[in-house]
Amino acid sequence: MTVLDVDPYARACPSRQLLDRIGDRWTVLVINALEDGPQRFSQIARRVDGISQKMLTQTLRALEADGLVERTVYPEIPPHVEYELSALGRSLLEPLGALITWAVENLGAVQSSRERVAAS
Amino acid sequence: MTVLDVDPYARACPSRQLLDRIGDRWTVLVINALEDGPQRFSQIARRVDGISQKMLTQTLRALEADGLVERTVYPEIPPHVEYELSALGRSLLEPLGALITWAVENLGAVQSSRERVAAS
DNA sequence: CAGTATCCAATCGGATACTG
DNA sequence: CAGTATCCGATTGGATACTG
Repeated sequence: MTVLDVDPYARACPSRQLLDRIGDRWTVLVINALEDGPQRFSQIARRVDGISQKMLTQTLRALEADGLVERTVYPEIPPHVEYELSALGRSLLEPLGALITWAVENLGAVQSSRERVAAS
Repeated sequence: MTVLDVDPYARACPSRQLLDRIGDRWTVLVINALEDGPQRFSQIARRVDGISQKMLTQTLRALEADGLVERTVYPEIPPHVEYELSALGRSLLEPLGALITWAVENLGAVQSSRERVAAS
């Protein structure tokens, strides 16, 4: 199964297909990097700290396959490729933002809970 | 690194810690199973189709460590253990629900995009 | 610049067997 | 009933080298 295939367990809950993508280590960070507008491959790589070339390519391909990101190639030398959120991708920003807001607001509570558990 | 440890890349974006958890194959399904109130281990196992004993245990331990789920042991024979969402866990239901709603509403668009890609 | 190809160590997770 | 322990095949993802 590649990243473009569909998980067999997704049948149990259709939203799994999207949540799996969102849960990818890099997906949300890449979407975040694209919030400000079109970006080149190397720009995204610089913005998303720690991502490898392989994973950036894989993540972008998956987002493109899902129709969340659009890829534009400018036929120049050296190559010039830009990625930007599609309308569908931008529509994801709102619910995703709500979740991230929740995460930021409740991170302290979760962390202190984790510390209590780690200490015991 | 166990499921209870913190990902080194989380530093780049604190919300990663929560998104990683949400992205777990089973986490959202388990939270979903607990929406209706306290459930026993075996009840959750039956509700979450396809989950193994190992992964259910692991998922519940992680949710408990994060303070999202509370575990109550009734000292009986045979053992009786109930899991329920904490107040923090219930507060997650709203933003998570918004994301799932988006996923359900846009699943068609994503799937047809995937099919276009698969066909080419 | 924007990738692709390959190798490989680490992690994940299902199956199975066992226990208080 | 509600777990724990162990094995092991499958998947993940970083590092490295190479290319139009």
